Amino acid sequence: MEKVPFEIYSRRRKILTIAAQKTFLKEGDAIAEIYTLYSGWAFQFKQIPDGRRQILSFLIPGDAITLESLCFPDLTLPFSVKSITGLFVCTFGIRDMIELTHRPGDQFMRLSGEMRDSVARMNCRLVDLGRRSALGRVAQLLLELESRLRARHLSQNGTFHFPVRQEDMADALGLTPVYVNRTMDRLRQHNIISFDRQRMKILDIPALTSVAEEE
Amino acid sequence: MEKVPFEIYSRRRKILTIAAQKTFLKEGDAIAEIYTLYSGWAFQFKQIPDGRRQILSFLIPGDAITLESLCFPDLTLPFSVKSITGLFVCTFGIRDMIELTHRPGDQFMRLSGEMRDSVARMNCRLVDLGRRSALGRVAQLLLELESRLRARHLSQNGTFHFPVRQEDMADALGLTPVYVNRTMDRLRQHNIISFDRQRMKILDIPALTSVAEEE
DNA sequence: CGTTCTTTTGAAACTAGTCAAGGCCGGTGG
DNA sequence: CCACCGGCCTTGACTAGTTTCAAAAGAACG
Repeated sequence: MEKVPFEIYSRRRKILTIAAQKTFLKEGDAIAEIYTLYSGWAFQFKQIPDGRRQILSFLIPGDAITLESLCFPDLTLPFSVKSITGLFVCTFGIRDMIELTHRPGDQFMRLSGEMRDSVARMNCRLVDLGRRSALGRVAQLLLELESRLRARHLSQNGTFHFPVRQEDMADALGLTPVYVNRTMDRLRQHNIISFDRQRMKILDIPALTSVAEEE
Repeated sequence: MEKVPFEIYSRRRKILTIAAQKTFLKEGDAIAEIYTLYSGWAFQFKQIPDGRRQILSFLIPGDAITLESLCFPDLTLPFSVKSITGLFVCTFGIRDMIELTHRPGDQFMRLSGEMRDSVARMNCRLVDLGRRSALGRVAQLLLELESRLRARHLSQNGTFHFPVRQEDMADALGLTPVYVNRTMDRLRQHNIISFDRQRMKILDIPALTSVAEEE
């Protein structure tokens, strides 16, 4: 778990417990507080009236859930958020947070760094969805998650807890669950990854990387 | 053309003239100045080593070209920028701009509003690429552009100058040029749009909207 | 006016989607 | 302890949307 500086820690408001598979923030909700993911997995998504949905980003422990809203004060959330596993979520008052982060200093730099990464990841995802095949998209997603998890010491040489269902991957990658399955199977056949239940293991990172780049 | 407040106007550094079809900013470039599009069309894009490319966003007169870099001070640009038509581009010193926009006030609100819109559009584009058919994507793009142009008085009841090539649309929508052509043709057959050269006309906005939402 | 770039059209090939059924596991209750 | 149930993963056969390749027809440019 990431070290939380005292300055922020002292302003923490409360910790929420959220059950698995709950949409606990809905697009259009007024946001009075900033949410941060303390433990568990979740995702941001948008729903199209007819039922289709697109996952915008997966959230792992240590991620800010409503990061962008912080920087661009808005009254309403531009996406919904759903838990995958059970969660612990911390909330902070939005005023405190803005004051703290909109003046130069460590917090400002840390936050703007995270914003930058988040926007950069969005750009990459646009490239994935627009210009990569199913194989490439799956590979990119696995690599992105592995690298983010590793940065938080939640992946030990390519092995990590992975509670994301194939249906969720499909909604993130713009594919159908069935095809995600076939694609993952293809990677497994080639001994590039292995997985069972919620245990994901990347066996051959270089191979996965070259699949990710070339497909 | 949008009215430029004196406060910003007085700090303008210089105006650049850029020829059509020039990649005048490259991913990885160090950015010492803020670029704003004064006239003409351009787009932000990312290039994959093997030649494929993905357009992230089209830029129309009045748009900030390097908006996100302003808010997340970074040394390098995360995408390239290419002109479609000839351009006039204004540049400002990045220091001036940050000072001006990072303290509360009109400029701050205006800028964070634009940032918010830009991120919101990125989210929508992810939904488009992930979950919509070719027809839906084309419709969404045309509607988005018409609405942005209208906000700047560059569209008169659905008619506007449209210098974007079908190949560019393809790279923005994650399709092939050939299929963009067929798709646009389909919209034309149904008398929803008409276009000739660089003149685009949306004949039936409600119809286009329903195509955009349902496909 | 020839050259080049963009749009348009046709036919064949392929990637990914759809529909449907079976298998595996974890949980629950008898 | 075992049978049943519900989720999720897996597999198969078929379909559809999109790509690819190729070539022709229109505009734009010098």
